[in-house]
Amino acid sequence: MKIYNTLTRKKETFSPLEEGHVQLYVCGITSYDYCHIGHARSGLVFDMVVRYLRYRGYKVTFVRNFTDIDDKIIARAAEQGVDSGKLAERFIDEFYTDMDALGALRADIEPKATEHIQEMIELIQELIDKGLAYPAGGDVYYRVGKFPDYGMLSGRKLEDMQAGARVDVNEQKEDHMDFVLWKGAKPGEPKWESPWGEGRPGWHIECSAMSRKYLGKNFDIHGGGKDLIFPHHENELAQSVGANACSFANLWMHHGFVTIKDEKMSKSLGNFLTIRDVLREYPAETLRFLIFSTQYRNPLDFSETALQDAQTGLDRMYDCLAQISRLVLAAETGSDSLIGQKDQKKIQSMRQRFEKAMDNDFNSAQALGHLFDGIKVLNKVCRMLAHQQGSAEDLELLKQAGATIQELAGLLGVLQQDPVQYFQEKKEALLAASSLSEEEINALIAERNAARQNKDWAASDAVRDTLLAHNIELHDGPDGTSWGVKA
RNA sequence: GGCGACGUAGCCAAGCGGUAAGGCAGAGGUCUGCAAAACCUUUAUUCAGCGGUUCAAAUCCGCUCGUCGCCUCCA
Repeated sequence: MKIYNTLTRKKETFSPLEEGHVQLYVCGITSYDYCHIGHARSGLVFDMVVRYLRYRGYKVTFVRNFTDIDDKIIARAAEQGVDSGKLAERFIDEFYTDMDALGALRADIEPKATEHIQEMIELIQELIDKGLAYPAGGDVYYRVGKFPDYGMLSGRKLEDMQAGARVDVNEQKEDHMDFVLWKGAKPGEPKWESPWGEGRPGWHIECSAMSRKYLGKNFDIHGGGKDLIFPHHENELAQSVGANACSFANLWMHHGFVTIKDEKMSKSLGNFLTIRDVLREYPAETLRFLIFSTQYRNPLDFSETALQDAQTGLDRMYDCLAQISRLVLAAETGSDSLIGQKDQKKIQSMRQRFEKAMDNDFNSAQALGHLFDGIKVLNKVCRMLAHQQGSAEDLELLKQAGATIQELAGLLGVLQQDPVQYFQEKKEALLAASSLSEEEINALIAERNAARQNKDWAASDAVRDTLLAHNIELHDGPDGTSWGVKA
């Protein structure tokens, strides 16, 4: 497997420190508001990473933290006149609601910053003892100039940053680039006891402390969004390497942003959609499908059209599976195989091609492409077998192909419903929103069929138009007329 | 100003030195009384532009243009 490493700026062959066991730390949310689509991407990307690594036979220890104490939380709580701890807790619950709705697996360990204050204090003390940090006026700062590798992750030099720096003037810092490890408490703010007085941890220290506690000083993969590279991950790296005097995460994975009209979706721009905004209009599976139709490092432009395209594509996949399951149940078998060698090969190589794509830095877009490629062949085969008897082996191949597609798509968390049921439920949901009942529709169809018997095409078409006006589409097939609701 | 990423058909998106996957939309066909739906087939001599390296470049190098991101909280 190859994974792109932000630290080295290239794809590297992945091999965990401990044979067969991957240790993964991902930066989770700061819990003060509902999650938006960007958080969904983050959650889903690492959900896929974990699922795929496990599929590949690795044991995965997946840690994802919650930042439940922070300036933004305090500010929001003050705004709303609620306790900051309660606010943080509430939005952690909301996070779970959303991630569960998206079908994302939970992390194995989900540490909260406020439950690891002691570990952070110890780490800060170590840094002070090593001369890498200094207390000043109730705060403690990291002495960036003492860490020669500062900037190695984000690829920037201290001098360059200072030149155009937009950092707030802080008289207590020895250097403008120094960052805070511990913040002295102002009146009324949440606080904890520490050797430097009452206060709370800075943002970056929690990840250094918690990753060390749960995964050790040196572990395999550290992940998050691209916006965390600087300063968050750069600072984490400085803290951990500084304190532990050994490598920190061997590989850094950063996913791209969700954009709207090519601009980053963010709170400050106000152009964000929450996960629940989207889930009100579209199934979670559709959102997942959309997110995985772009490789995780590239930007993903979010739009209504993109969502609809994803929905159409997903329906097409389900339709193929539904055809297969109907055929497998109903078809009679003969002795001659109808599936050509080339098609057989395409079908059978699906898994291998999917794996190759995923092995290449989790290229889910290409992996889905291979699945569609297989579906095209399977559709052709289904059509053939619907008209002529194929061999028992033909049906077995179809059945296995359907199961394989569902298994592989499951690594992306899509295509997990029973296909026949999927369309049935969809139909019911749409019908519920329609102005006609099933009985009325059936009565109208009977009426039209009578007209068709009499070759009264005008009357027949009038009924069809009436139904269409209510979003009901008729499908005339060899076995009679069925109907569906137009989406 | 510093650093970085990206620019592939109408739209989305793979491609990582060997001659352009896939999806959506479009066009033709099968089916149909006609349709619709579904399915099948098809759609880039060319990868922002210009140079260079190479037997061979969308892929490597340089420059130009454009878009975006980070440098401040951010997934």
